[in-house]
Amino acid sequence: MNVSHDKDAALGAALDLFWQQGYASTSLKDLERATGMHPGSLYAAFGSKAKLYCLSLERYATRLQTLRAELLAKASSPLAGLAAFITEAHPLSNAEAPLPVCYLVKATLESSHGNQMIEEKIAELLTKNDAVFEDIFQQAIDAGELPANTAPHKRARQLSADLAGLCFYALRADDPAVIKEMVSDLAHRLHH
Amino acid sequence: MNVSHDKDAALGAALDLFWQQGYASTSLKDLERATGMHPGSLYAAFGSKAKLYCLSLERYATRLQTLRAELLAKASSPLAGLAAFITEAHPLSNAEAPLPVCYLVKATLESSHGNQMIEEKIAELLTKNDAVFEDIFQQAIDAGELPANTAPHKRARQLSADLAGLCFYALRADDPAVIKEMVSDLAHRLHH
DNA sequence: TGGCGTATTGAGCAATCACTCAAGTTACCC
DNA sequence: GGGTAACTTGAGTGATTGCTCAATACGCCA
Repeated sequence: MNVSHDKDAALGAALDLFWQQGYASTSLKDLERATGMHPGSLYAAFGSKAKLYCLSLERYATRLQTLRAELLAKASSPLAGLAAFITEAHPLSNAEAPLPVCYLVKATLESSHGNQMIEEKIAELLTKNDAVFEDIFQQAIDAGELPANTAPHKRARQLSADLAGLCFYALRADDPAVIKEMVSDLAHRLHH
Repeated sequence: MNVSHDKDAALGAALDLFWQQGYASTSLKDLERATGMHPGSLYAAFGSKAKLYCLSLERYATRLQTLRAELLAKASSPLAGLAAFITEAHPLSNAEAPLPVCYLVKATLESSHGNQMIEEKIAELLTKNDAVFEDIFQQAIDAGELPANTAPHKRARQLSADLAGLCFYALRADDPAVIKEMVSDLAHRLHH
């Protein structure tokens, strides 16, 4: 009795598992259970555990970027779009997904995976993300939302760190209202 | 040829290893190499890998608290002491130790260790840390350094998140000057 | 020096790890 | 229905995991 598998759904399930448990403490047995695929199929489809992880990181980053682009297009200004992104970017996976970039933050801090491919992939995605932030801040300057002497690079860097801090706090806080308040504070801080 | 072991030095070596590699991807073979102890001795001294990890967390938190108390005692005011703590709390282990609470942040974000004892220990240490921050902010209010309507609890929470964000950024940034600047910015923000 | 209790040793345990591949099943075209 | 290419299967690979314990070495007092 064979089961035909949906590679995309399996990747989504893997993302959720890696998100919850981290890379090192997610075993192939776990992945088999979550994806419904047997080891052979998993390796035929994805190559290795590390490649599957990289794919999940990439898929997350892509979804994040898509959502960000949508919200920016809808928004009345660059900073308004960025604020919407920060406050509304929750449902990016099936798992509890507290905040944007949260998956990447966890991946970064899970420590030297001992795997160069993974570390390069994470660095690449984060760098790309910072560049997008910087671009948005530049647009805000051009639109007169921020003073002309604002350093967009520095602002992007700070936002990246602030989001990571929020992600950290969200993971340990019991009260979702607290997180909501912190997220809202951060969104307001965008306008200086 | 037996070797008599220094439990304290071994704990320090374990701390550095766990810090660099994380809990899940540090094996007992790694710990044997780093501490110079054989498995039997390790278990006689520490009980288990998880207990050793908890001990390392506790030791880190204790050192952090000691350093903080020293800097506060030397400082001219509560906020000045806090600023000194943020900018000078680097050399807390033999390993590269970019920032205060960094080890705890990494431990938190390494994801559900699947071990209740570890998660409770981390939560306990972070809660204790937040309480100390809150206490310092309260002292700053009492001393007139901050307006009377400041919410020390909220400020403590924000500082905790900010430090975590910095810790995250420090781990991916290549340029130490950038981190220094961000640390200095955070220290200045303390005064509102 | 002999004897005793504590500390140290490291081979080895069962379990699990990431991963492979020969055998079996299916889908599809003629 | 027969042939074939592609996919699925899961038992099994050797390596590694966290951990144990009988055997050995040691410090110390008589």
